[in-house]
Amino acid sequence: MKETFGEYIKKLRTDNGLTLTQLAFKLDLDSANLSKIENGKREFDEKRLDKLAMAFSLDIDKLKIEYFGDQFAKKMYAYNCPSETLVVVEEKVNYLKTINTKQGKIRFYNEK
Amino acid sequence: MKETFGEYIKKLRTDNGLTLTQLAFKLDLDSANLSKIENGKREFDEKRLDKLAMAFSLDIDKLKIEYFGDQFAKKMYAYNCPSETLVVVEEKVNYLKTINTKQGKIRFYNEK
DNA sequence: TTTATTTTGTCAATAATTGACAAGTATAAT
DNA sequence: ATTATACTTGTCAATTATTGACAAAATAAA
Repeated sequence: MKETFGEYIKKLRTDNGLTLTQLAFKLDLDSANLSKIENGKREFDEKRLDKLAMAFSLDIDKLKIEYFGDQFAKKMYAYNCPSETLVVVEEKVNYLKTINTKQGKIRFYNEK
Repeated sequence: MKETFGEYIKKLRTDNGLTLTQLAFKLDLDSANLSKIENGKREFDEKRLDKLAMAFSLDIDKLKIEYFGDQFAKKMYAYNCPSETLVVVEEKVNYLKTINTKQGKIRFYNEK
């Protein structure tokens, strides 16, 4: 059974014997806000994923899977999205890859 | 090959012979901003999904698939998420369902 | 109880999104 | 070429959302 991202962080933190204050410091965060994050009252900011990976020597890709997995799941749940959505996501990611690889130039979707 | 959500709307609109102004009116939107949406320069707001479904007699679930599929795909692409992310999403959606169904009471993840 | 830790509430500051309008380009018709 | 219609782009104030920070309350450990 997969936990939420907040629960994931909390487990990492306690397993490593850190207090909120200690981990918050490593993440450049207020401990009160980290508490909210762990309890799902606030979002973890993706710009801190690197610091989190550093703090626990985690593979950044594994972390992305947890983090974005959580984000998407919360939306899917909140809006009652059909599970076919995920199939379409895969197709669309491929589509984005192809339209942004024309002539070897990598371009972002929204870039001018 | 799956298109973006903007391209999807544009196709719907032109296939049905509507101008930007006409569709924008139905969606309670400025035509200039609808143009940006179709061209991926702005986001379509999820609160207008219902109106869009109405405008073209579409199944709301099919629309959600397109819309959220697009949202997630753009993020996955932008942040180079591993494709395993989608597997985790499915697990996490199930997790959210179970933790929010305790004692028959439906609760949102962030609800107090 | 005292101390450390965690949780919750609040709010100003910052950032992101939106609506609106003007000005521009493009195309087609006359 | 002129007019008309459709579409695109730029800008910006206003709204809305997110964040950082601090105080205070609750919980747990000593």
